[in-house]
Amino acid sequence: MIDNNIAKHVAEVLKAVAHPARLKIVELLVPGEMNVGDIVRAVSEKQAITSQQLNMMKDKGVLGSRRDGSKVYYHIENKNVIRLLDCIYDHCEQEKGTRR
Amino acid sequence: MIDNNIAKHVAEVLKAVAHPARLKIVELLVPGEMNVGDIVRAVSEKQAITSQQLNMMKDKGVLGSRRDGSKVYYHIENKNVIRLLDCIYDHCEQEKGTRR
DNA sequence: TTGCTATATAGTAATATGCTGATATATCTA
DNA sequence: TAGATATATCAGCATATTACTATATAGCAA
Repeated sequence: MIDNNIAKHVAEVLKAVAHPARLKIVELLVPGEMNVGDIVRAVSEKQAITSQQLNMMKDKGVLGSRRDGSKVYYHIENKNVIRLLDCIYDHCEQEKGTRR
Repeated sequence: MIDNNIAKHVAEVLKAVAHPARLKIVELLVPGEMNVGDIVRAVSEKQAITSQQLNMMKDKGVLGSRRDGSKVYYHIENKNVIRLLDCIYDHCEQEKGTRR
């Protein structure tokens, strides 16, 4: 069976993206980096909460960031979450097609 | 951008498996169904909490169950979580290989 | 320096989650 | 039926998460 520490780590990563707004943020960053202000506008959330979520995902290793002048750009650091999202979105498509 | 309701649903599914013990349960069920008692023994958790987690994942559509006599067998209902796990475990393998 | 924009953080309240011990329910066997 | 086994559920507590407001910090430009 899966090692306990690995299970904990995997659960952390999953929890980091298991939130509607955070899924959207990750989706936004798939094509490339984006600064906080643009992200805030794109997801239509308050600045504070978006900043908190960005920091949270950075803590968990999902995102990374760099500052350029007064702006901070976030990007996907853990590229595997992209594949994760691919799996999930495929899943949604399938569900649509095979709706019970 | 991803639809809001889909985002909520995806987040729910992710949250359902984003827990060390629940990841183990799902892993156990990949080869096929298993009854509650065997699951409890395999994950070395208390009966009550395992039952709660099984029910929770069933609620979220991740698992399904059938009763056979006095035993209840759980199986993976949402097959896409298997692919999800594949992604994640591949990710862990890669991490091991490219440890910074 | 002042003021402006961009981002982060602190404090807090509401809600959700995780776990426990106890109990309830269902099924089987004698 | 009684007793044993299998599973589910309840009540309660501790902790975690979420989201909010307000405030703090960082960089830029005048």
